[in-house]
Amino acid sequence: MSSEKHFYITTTLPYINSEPHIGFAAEIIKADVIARYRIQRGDSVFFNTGTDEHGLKIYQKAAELKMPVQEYCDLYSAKFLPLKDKLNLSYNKFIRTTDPGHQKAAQEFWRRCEAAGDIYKKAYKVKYCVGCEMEKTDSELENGRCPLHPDRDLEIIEEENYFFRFSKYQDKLLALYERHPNFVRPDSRLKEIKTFVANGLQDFSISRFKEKMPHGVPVPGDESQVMYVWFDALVNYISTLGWPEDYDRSGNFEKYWPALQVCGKDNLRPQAAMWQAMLMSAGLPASRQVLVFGFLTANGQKISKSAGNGIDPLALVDKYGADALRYYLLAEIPPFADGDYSEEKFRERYNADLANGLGNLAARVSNLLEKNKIETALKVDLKDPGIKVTAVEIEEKMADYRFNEALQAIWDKLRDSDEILSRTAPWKMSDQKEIAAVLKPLAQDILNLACLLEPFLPAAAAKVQAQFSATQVNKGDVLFPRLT
RNA sequence: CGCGGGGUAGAGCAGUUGGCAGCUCGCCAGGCCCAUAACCUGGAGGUCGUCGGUUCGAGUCCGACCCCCGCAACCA
Repeated sequence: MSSEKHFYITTTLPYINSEPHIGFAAEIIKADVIARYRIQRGDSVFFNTGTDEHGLKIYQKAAELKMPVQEYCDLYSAKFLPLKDKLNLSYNKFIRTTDPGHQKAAQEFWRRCEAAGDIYKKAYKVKYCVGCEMEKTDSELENGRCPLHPDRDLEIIEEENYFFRFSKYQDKLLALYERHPNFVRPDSRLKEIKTFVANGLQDFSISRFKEKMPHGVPVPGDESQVMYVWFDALVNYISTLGWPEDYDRSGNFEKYWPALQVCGKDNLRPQAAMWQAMLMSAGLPASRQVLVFGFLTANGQKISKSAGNGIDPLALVDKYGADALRYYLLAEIPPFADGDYSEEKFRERYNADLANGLGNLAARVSNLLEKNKIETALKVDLKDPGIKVTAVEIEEKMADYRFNEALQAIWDKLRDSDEILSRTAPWKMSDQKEIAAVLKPLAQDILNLACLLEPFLPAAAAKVQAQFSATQVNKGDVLFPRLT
C-alpha cells in the first residue's frame, strides 16, 4: 500500500511510586492490540508508553530510601521495561518525564500557555494529603482527615503558585465534545465529562514551591517554582514525538499527532478535559480520541496500592505465558466496564478456550493431516468464504474496541470447526481424497483464524500460522497445555 | 436533592424499536474415540431487586423504594 496511514496511540504513563500492576498491564495490552491491529492493516504506527517520574511522592520515597531522586527514578522506571518482552508488546517509544527533551518540551508548552494569558500567580492555601498527592476540600474530609489516609496528617499548603486558566475553556471543551461525538469512548464517559465541564471549571494549580519540593521541571522565568507533576506529565504525549523542535528530526509530530489516548476511568478528567484545555491554550490540535477503560478488582476486592492486594502481571506471565494473560484480560473483561481477576477464573478460561478450544482443535486437525500424509501448502486468505464472515465481524467489533466480542467471533468459528470435524469424522474414512476434502478447509480456516488472532495473541498466532502453512502439516508441540 | 454504573439459572454475563427468557463456565445423561481425560448431542436449573402504573402483552416503558459498587480535580 502506498497510501500509508499514520496512527498514533499512547497509554498513560504509570507513576513510578510502585511496581507495575495488573491494571496497567490490562491498559497497555489493550493498547497493544489496537496498535498491532493497525499495523496488520498496513498503517504506520507510533505506539508510546513510558514512566511519569516527578512529584512529591517520588521525592519523598527517594528520601525514605536515602537515594538521590534521579537514581530512584532510574531504578523504578527500569522496572517497567521488562513488560515489553514479558507481555509481548509492540510499543516503539518509551518516554521518561525526566528525559531532558521532555523537560524542555514541558517548559516550551508552559511558555505558550503563558503567552496565551492562561497562567497566573495566586496565593494558595489548602489542605493537602500527601498520601493522595491531592488537595482536599473540607467536604472530602472525615474528622478533619483524609478518609483514604487517616493515619497521615494533612499538610496545610500556603504559598503562591501558578494557576492554569481552566475555567476559560469550558465552552471550547463543550464545543469539542459536540463536534466529535466519539471523542471519548464509551458514551457513558463522554456524558460524564460533559456534565463535569458543564457544571463549571475551576482553575487548577500547576506549580509547587521549589524549596519544599524541588523534584519537578523548573518553571520558565521563575527560579522559585517547579511544575506540578501533572502539568509536565501530560505533555509527554507530544514531547515523545519530538515536539516542539523536532530534535530527532523525525517529523513525528507532524506525521502522527493527534493521538488515540487510552486510560483508566480515574484519568477521565485529566485526559479528556484538562489536557484538551492545555492543548487549546498552546494552540495545538486536540487529541484524536480518548478511550476510558474500566478497573479491575482482584477476587472481588478493590485493588489499591495502599492495601497491597496488587497482582503482579509478570509473575502470571512466568507461570502461564503472555498469551494466556492477554487472552484473559481481553476476553473475560469487557473493555470499558470494570472486571474481576481471580486465578480460578483465569485457569477456567485458559482450559476452556485456549487448551480445549484453540489448542485442541489445532492438535486434532494437524494430527489427522500428519497421520494421513496429506500435503496442503496453504496460505492465509482472508477473502476465503469460510472466514469472510468472521473477518468482517472482527472489523465491526474492533471499530468499537470490543476486544471480547472480537475474540468471541473467532471462538465461534473454532467451535464450528470442532462440530464439523465431529460430524464428518474423517478418522472413519479410508479414501485419502475424501479425508483431504474434509481436512483441507478446516486447516485453511485455522490458518486464517490464526492470522486474525495475531493482534490479540501474537505468539500463539505466529506458531499456528507457521504450523499450518507448512507443506506437510505436523502435529508438533501442545500449544496450550491443559492446567490440572 | 453531588455524579455515574449495576441488581436476569450455582458463578460470570447478553438481552436491539415492549411479542414464547438466552450465552459461557460449572452440573447431569448420552455419543464419539481423531485430539491436550479433550470434542459432539441432549437435559436439569430463573416468580428477570421490591412495590405500583401504562398495555391485549413489560426483563424491556413510567413512578416510588431497597440493596451493591465506583468516582467526587488527578492510583490504570
